[in-house]
Amino acid sequence: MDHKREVRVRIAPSPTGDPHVGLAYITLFNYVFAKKYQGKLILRIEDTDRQRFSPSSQTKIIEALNWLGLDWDEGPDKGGPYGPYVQSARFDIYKKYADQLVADGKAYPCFCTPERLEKMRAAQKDQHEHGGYDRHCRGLSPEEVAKEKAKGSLFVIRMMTPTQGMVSFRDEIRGQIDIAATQIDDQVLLKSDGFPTYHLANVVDDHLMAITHVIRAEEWISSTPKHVLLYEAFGWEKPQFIHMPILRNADRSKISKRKNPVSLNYYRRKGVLPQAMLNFLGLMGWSFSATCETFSLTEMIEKFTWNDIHLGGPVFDVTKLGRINFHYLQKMGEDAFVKHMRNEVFSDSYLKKIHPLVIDRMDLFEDFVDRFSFFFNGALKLDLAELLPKGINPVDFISFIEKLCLRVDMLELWKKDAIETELKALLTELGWKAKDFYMPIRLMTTGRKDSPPLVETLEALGKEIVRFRLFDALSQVKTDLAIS
RNA sequence: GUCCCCAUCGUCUAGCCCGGCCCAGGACAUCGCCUUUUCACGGCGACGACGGGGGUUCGAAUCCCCCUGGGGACGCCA
Repeated sequence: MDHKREVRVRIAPSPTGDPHVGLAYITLFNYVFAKKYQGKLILRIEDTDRQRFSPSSQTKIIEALNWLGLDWDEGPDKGGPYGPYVQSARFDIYKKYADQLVADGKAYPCFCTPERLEKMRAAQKDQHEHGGYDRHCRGLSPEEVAKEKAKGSLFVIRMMTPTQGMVSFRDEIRGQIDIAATQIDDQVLLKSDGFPTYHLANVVDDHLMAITHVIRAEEWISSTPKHVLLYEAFGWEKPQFIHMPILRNADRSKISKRKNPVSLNYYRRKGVLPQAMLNFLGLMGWSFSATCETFSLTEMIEKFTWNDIHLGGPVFDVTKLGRINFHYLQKMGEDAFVKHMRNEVFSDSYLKKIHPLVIDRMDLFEDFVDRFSFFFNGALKLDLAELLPKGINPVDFISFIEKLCLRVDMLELWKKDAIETELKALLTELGWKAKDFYMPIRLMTTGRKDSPPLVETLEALGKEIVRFRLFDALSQVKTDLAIS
């Protein structure tokens, strides 16, 4: 590989939710590669989707990556010579480059409504065509464009892609990839709200930030030709592309929160050590040696080569993670152990959070561990027989848990009031008796009938663990029902 | 449906690029035995894979082709 230029790589998370293990995975390989060649790692926040944007997400992402000990050289929190590092703050830049493409005849305004596009896609599906925009607005005359604009019609800017030929690029670990131009449609570059799409923002920023290697997940392979076309339209030098395999669920589909806990905070809360997490992730698609599976970040950097990447999509099966964590636990030593227990497990902030919930429910401190262990546990043992309220039929009950899970997932702000509102809304929707509704939730999340007030307890437990326990309960109930 | 990527034990993988040392090595999980006043830890062992078919070759897990299987993409999401 050519490393004449300083290696500059980036991670580009979008702040749309909880920090994801997939992000940690891709960050790890970017980090290792950057360190290996004394390069720079850049953190860039891709917040161009205003619908899904979540204000707290950026902080959570930074905290999670800090926890893992993966540090970057430039980013929104650190600054750097190529800032700003948040795409919403670069709004005007994208507009400028989009306009330039339009002026050069390499992009054009499109006035198609979402409704028309939806119809078009439906028709394509019926006729089993390959899909993609039908270039309806590509041939619009300047007069027609002016007329539409005068009417105040909303429009997007689309890239003008070739209709024939081949677009090729080289993936550093997969070799040459050729995609027929007919497979590439006229991608939207600038949305009607003026924000860029990933494709535009990503290419523009990677170029302006002098990124040399784009290391991202496999799911991007089919959009890479669009990016290649953009680099060519601008006359810019392309970075090298490396597409890592994607992490999988047990059924081998792309890892998803429906089928796997994917929040890094969940694993942190569970008591996974950051070194163990990195070590485990390093084993996904890469191997240290034929016989040794535990290694430090430094050792990984020393031995790392792209040549050793195994392209089969690894199943994110945490069974082994436990064992690896055990290994790091053994090496911890007395002081580190005490420190970890104090700072992570029994942290001041967590104890303060649960203090009002437990203090009037214990006579002696000896009651604490016995009655409130669920504040520190992971999975709970559920008595399935007592879970189902009398008079509720099992099918409805399952559907209730599913709806509950969904609401928990969607809940961005994990605060008492928000949780309460959410629960009440679901209760109203179901029309159940309050007791039939709250007791199962209490049992599923705390494992006992006599917990402190439910909503406050849920808030203290945190979204990750509540979510996990509900999904766990759901699968247990489903299995139980399938058997009987 | 169209295109693209991928393919070794249940799971993570070594070996593949540069064919013979591989009737395929390690780890996790599972099971058994040993150690042990318990449980763990530890030690030893068992189970367990080259998806199928064609080539090329003296010889293929390794190279080529086809099939099959899995995955991804086809959004004014990233």
